[in-house]
Amino acid sequence: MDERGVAEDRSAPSPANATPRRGRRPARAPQPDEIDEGGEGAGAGEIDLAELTGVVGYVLRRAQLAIFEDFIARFAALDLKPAQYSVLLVIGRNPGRKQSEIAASLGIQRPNFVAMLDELERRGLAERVRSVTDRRSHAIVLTDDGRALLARAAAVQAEQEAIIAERLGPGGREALVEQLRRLVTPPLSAGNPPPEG
Amino acid sequence: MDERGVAEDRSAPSPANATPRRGRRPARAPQPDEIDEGGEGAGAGEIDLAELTGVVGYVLRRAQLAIFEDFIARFAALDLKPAQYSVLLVIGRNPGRKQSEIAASLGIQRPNFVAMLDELERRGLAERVRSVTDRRSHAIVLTDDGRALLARAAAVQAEQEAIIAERLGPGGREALVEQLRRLVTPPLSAGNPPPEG
DNA sequence: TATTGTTATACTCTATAACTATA
DNA sequence: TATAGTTATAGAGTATAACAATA
Repeated sequence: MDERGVAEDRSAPSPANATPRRGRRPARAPQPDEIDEGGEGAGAGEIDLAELTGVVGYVLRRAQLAIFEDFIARFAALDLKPAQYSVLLVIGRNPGRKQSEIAASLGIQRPNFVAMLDELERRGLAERVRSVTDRRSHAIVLTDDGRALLARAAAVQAEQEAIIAERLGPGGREALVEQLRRLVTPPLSAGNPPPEG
Repeated sequence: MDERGVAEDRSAPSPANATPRRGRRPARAPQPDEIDEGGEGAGAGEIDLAELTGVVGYVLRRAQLAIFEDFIARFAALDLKPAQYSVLLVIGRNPGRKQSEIAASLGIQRPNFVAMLDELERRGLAERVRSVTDRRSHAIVLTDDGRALLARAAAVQAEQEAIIAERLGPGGREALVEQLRRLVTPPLSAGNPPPEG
């Protein structure tokens, strides 16, 4: 239960407010042969993450992992993972929609959504209902148990949101969400040619 | 080249500024038997993600995926993935440090770091140097090629950072990094008992 | 011919146990 | 006994191709 991705820092004190000391950079590398690290050159104290702590992508990834870790811990009692929660929520808000629509709205590949739904169905939280008008498709709905669990989950989720809001200060949470949305829409890559060509 | 995780929205217009209409919620679910979605009840237009678009964890995950996607595209020419870039950067800033120290600082498991280093070494970007003082350990250094590639990579990375800064407005990028740091340190889970527990 | 759900499959990332060689 | 690097392996998460049933 611990996802990484870019690079994770678990134990390091993380010099967030410490001035990044970029002083001692060895313009030339030590001889790639053998090194006596007993001296003083490199074997000293903490590893310096330097610029990394100011890189949006890096900090973003770390924050996402931290939030998910907390989420998973909070939802352990409900036996729900983040993706499962999002699926329950979307089904709950859009009952009767096609299996493929639910999957697509969450960016889940259709093949991968099959096992997810199987699991939710096995636990009696959701159901596939064969459509009358198009017998290829499945209309997805929550069961009563599914709605009940979703309600409990939403309450737990609200707790996390409250903790986050507290951590970020007045208006901080909303501002963060807004800024993050700006990074998502419109896509960064498209229609954003680099400054000089 | 496309990572997901929670749930991803690729095509949906994403009602970021649209008021989440939470009106028509069917307190009771449709009969779990068969559904005629041809009527009007559920088979209508776009899927409603509703609360999800305001959940920090969800938006955070989506933003992280968006940034990484952009990163990977930008770094395609250099054949560097985010994790590889972070490793090169940390080695560059901390030449001669032990393999396990580099890995730990980035939260990479020691066993998983072996293959990463193998690859960087195979490409002539980094080298393992057997330490004289402790013949168990490897001191990791960048090669000249490694330093050269890192320099190019840092320039590319700076471009992404500039694009992000532009997207987020004056001071927005720095504020975002600061807020994200607050979510990471101290850990959300520890020492944060729920409001009423 | 196109779409829906499905199966099979593969690749990446992450995690743990256990080995080896040193200390 | 403990540590550094390694091997092997297992589990998620995600991606694509192809099939059967239906449109």
